[in-house]
Amino acid sequence: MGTTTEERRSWTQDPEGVKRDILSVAVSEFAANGFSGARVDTIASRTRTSKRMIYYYFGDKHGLYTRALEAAYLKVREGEASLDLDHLPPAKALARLVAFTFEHHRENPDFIRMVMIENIHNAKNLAASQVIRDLNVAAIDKLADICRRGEAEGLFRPGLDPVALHWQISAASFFNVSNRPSFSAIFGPELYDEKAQVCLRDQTVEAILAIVATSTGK
Amino acid sequence: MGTTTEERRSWTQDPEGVKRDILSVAVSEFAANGFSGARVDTIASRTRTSKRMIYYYFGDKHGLYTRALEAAYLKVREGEASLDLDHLPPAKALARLVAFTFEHHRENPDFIRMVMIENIHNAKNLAASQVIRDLNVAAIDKLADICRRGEAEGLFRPGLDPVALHWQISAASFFNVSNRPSFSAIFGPELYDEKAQVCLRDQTVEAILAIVATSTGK
Amino acid sequence: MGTTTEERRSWTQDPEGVKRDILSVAVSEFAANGFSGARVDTIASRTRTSKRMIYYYFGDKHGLYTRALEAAYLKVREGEASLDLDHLPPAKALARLVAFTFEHHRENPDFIRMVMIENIHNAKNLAASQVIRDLNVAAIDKLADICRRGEAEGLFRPGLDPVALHWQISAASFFNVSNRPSFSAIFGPELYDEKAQVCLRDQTVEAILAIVATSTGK
Amino acid sequence: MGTTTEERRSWTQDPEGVKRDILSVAVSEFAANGFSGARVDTIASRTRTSKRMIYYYFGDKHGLYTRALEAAYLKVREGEASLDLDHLPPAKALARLVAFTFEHHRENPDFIRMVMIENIHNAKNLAASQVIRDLNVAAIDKLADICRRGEAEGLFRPGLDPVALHWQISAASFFNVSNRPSFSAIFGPELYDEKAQVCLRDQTVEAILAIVATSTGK
DNA sequence: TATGAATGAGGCTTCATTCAT
DNA sequence: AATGAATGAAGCCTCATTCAT
Repeated sequence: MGTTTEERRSWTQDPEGVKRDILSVAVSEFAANGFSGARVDTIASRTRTSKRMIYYYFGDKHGLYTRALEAAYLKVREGEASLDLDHLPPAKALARLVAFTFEHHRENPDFIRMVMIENIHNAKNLAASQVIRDLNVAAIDKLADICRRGEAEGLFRPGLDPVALHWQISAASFFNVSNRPSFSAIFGPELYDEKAQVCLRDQTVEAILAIVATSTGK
Repeated sequence: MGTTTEERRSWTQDPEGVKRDILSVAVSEFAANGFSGARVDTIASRTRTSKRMIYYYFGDKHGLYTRALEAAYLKVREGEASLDLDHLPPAKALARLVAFTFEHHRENPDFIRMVMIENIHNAKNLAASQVIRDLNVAAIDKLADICRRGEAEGLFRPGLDPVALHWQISAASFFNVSNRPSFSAIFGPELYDEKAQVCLRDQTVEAILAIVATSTGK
Repeated sequence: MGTTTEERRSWTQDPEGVKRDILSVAVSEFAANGFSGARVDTIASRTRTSKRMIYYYFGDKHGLYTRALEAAYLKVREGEASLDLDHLPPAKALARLVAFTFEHHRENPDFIRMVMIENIHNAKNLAASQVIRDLNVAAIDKLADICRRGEAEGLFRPGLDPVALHWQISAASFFNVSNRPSFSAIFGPELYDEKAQVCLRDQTVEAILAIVATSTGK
Repeated sequence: MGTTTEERRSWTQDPEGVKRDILSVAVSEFAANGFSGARVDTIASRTRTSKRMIYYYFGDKHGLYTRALEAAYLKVREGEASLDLDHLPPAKALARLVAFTFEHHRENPDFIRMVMIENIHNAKNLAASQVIRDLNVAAIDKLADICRRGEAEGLFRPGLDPVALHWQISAASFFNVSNRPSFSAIFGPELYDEKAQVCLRDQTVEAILAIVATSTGK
């Protein structure tokens, strides 16, 4: 169940494997239930080792949570790294970045939920993690580069704030996943059909492009 | 804190007052700590009655949570009711609706957090509450009316989906509040300065207007 | 539900009716759940008055229990009073008394259960109730009379102890009802079919008659 | 009290010993107070471990009760196993079985009380326990064998139902213990003097023998 | 490196009962 | 004679965590 055959092969005397196993279960449990809602017992039982090992490797529940949060970030940023935009013209690059982010978030709901949970806790642990901060700054760099190129070519309005743009892209992409349950509960599940999701994604791309466009286009 | 002078006057034999008092504390505690993180004891101690009364009126922790969720919705939708858009031309009305929603969400962080928490729990309780569903459908009606008027005047592109539009407006307004802690932790608190918030709001208004605009404007 | 139309007619200003109503519900609840298992709230809710009235009339849960126990005894002994054995010859009278007791117990399972519960509590309340002791002594008198007549006629062995005989009659009649659930659970419900019950009753009558018979019959 | 010297020796890291200790206290407490009347705290305090261990090993109060019920049955049936009747002629064997059962029940009042309590709860838990059903069926076998032998020798009337006979034996033996408090309360404690108990036992043996005897003896 | 047994602290909930009218 | 609101005490149970090996 969720463990690859490689993981299953053998594990005694494989500390790193044990740790990875625990972390992957932990991410899933914390993402599903929040920090207080998650149970150390449940995490342990879904693991191939015992509860004692969690304390052996991670100290306490909070230590496990912190490491699970980092693990979730690392995994998701790995996926982002594959995106190469340098060879595309600015508008195309931006459109692709937005579409990619939208899809990428959809594919990583556990990551989204970890961030939701962090926000419930006022991002206390996230703020404490240098690892995570570094990862995000890298994400902004990509966007800043596109802006610079677009401005240089006179296609984008001058003075764009990459962080504000990131905010706008994130808002749509994040909300789409984070609030799916409430939105579906209230308005029905149709908005999450594949077709409707493509519309929302295109709508979002369009909105972002409108923001960066020089006002003459208006 | 949050109790009106009328509520403070006297309370023995004032069931409704007691209930309101409990609910208002409950919203604040659940919003701050989530369902599992909130403590019935803590809620009780911040109340002018005892823990026993919580069970007397709400049955159990979950019953209290459900009612607190409804209370949060009711309060926030009351605020929305004050917005009158019928006398404005469609684009102006839409711009105002977006700006209002953006501000309104900022002013009701506890409500936002309750919805976040609900989403962590897959909106199970929200789905079960007819009260909440009704409130939201009403919110869509306002938007549908603006769309219809805009389309009739040839200012908006035909075939707009009010729910998709609501999604876009909510995404920005909700995310702005829900992810403030993580965003601030990573990029610094500047984006939440009053000035920067106005920029984000305007940017959002602009993006929404771009979406509804007839494609000739492109 | 279980309330006669007469009881339903009107009740304000009818203290005795209210008390009877409460007691009848109390017997049923205590019989079903034992003293600790019974809930004052449940009793109240099955009553046509409120919980407050229980305390008004019976002081506390224990007071109610005591009165319910007495009520159960009174009701069951009323039934017994109808039995007239004086005109029958001793053996016939005894046979009839046994058969009657057997049936009477079957028809009053709540009474049996009240006695079971009392025994769990070491008959503390029963011992304290003069009412109940008097009722039982009266029951013995009937039996003693039969014994005396049987002995006088040389049909019964001399020196019979009416209490020991009562014990034997009660054992079968009581056990038949009190242990029906466990017996059925283990050996199946067949022993409680009407036909099988008649056999058990006859078997019991026969056993009792054998006990009192003069040893010459052996 | 009730713990063997072996159990007393040492207990850390002795799960089976701990479980046995808890169960023995639990039987005594449940037998004394019924399910609702028993207190987990009280049980724990009479144990050499803590309340927490009860939940560790038995899950909850109900789980403990179920296991205590089984433990009571197992213990009592163990005692019965020692009875060897095969070498006795049928009537003697039956007489001995009855007398033995009578005494055995007297010596195991906690077991009797557990069964009483189960009957108050409609034998719900007893019905669910395969362990207990098996034990009882074994008890019937012994009786069936005696009947078969008695019938074969023409000493017992044909067509005897072992279950009905078991019912009759149980009735007297069980009632003698279960209703001792109420009987003593009403008729005084004399019937439970050793001498009177022997009389009752003999009376019961006689009654059972009379039931199985061929009617020619009448 | 690994583990089954054990646990203190604190969580949620229920109960019989009383208060004020 | 009657009642809805209110409550302290105590119940059962769960949680993260540590001990002994």
